[in-house]
Amino acid sequence: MIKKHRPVTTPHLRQNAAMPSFSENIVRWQKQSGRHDLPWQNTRDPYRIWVSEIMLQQTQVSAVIGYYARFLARFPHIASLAAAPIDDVMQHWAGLGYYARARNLHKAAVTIVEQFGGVFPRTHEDVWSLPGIGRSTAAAICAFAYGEPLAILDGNVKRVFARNFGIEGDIRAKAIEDAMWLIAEREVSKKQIEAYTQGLMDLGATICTRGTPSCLLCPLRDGCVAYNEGRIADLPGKSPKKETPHRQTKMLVLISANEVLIERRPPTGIWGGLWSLPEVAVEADVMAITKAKYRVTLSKGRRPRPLPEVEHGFTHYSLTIYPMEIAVAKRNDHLAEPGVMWLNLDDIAGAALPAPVKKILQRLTG
DNA sequence: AACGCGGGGCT
DNA sequence: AGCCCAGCGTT
Repeated sequence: MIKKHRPVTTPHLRQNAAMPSFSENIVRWQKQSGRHDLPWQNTRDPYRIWVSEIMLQQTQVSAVIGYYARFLARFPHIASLAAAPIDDVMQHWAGLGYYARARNLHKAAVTIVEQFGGVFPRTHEDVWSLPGIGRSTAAAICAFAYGEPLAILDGNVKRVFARNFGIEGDIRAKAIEDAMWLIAEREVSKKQIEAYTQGLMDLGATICTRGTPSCLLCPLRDGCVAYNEGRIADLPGKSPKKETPHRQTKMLVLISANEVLIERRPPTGIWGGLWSLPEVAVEADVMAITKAKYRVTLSKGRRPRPLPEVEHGFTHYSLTIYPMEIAVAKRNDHLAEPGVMWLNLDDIAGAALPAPVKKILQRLTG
């Protein structure tokens, strides 16, 4: 029952033994209302937990579930991941985004085999040292796998902190992040760390959401500064917006019979390590590049044909792709550069290709 | 400290 | 049609 005339409470005034602490509220809520049946829960296997935490970086639960099941079925343990070709790993990551995560996951598996005897490291420091694992991810893994009382700090936690403790400012700024790490360490539960960590994440993902948080269901409501002062919409503070540039590029769609030429992209940069259509500057001479680099013989009398352009939005820029279809009469594969292969048009759906590239090819096949 | 890196859900 | 996210590595 909500009492009338409840005084506005702030966290530092709640050090009363009768009132549950921040962490106690979260632990109780997690046990009663949190999520308990996600595919990576109810296990202490650090490998399974690790894979889930990497997939969940910047990626929502609903998007991860299918990828997680396929990935674990193909790479059931560290050894199988370490032994796998990187192309196989990328194939299982295609469409999930942030492909450096997949490269780092594979690299870390090799490191574990070579430097940790194939056993997932046991300490926060060693876990943190692996590529792709930062402070927060290392803490989450050690909490779920080993029960270690370590603080996490991600986007959801920052939002919960900003509202509950009334923290002003851009939560992406370094100074605010540093301050929040101190709060995270101060508030971390010394017992039932699994429920606390999962509860903190679940609260941010399901209750303390960005747009319209469900404050009436929130276990922190009584002590929440934003709620009690009517500042839900103002916290966390918004970061100054910057305009995203627009870029354009041209892609070659070399068609030979029922196959299309694809090329491995450089390991860094956009879609790093993924197979894709060859990318050239918009002003490039398509015919010249095609003959010189891919060493194909073009069909006589067939000019490059512009295909419908594709728009793709990234966080930091928007991209217009102008695909050019080119009919190939003869391949001369022995003369072509390495890192190139031909993909059957019937295999596009299952191929590890960037989303807009897949769209181009699927339009082509109808 | 700022930037690069994807794709999707939410409003 | 924007906005932002279960971050991390690089510069």
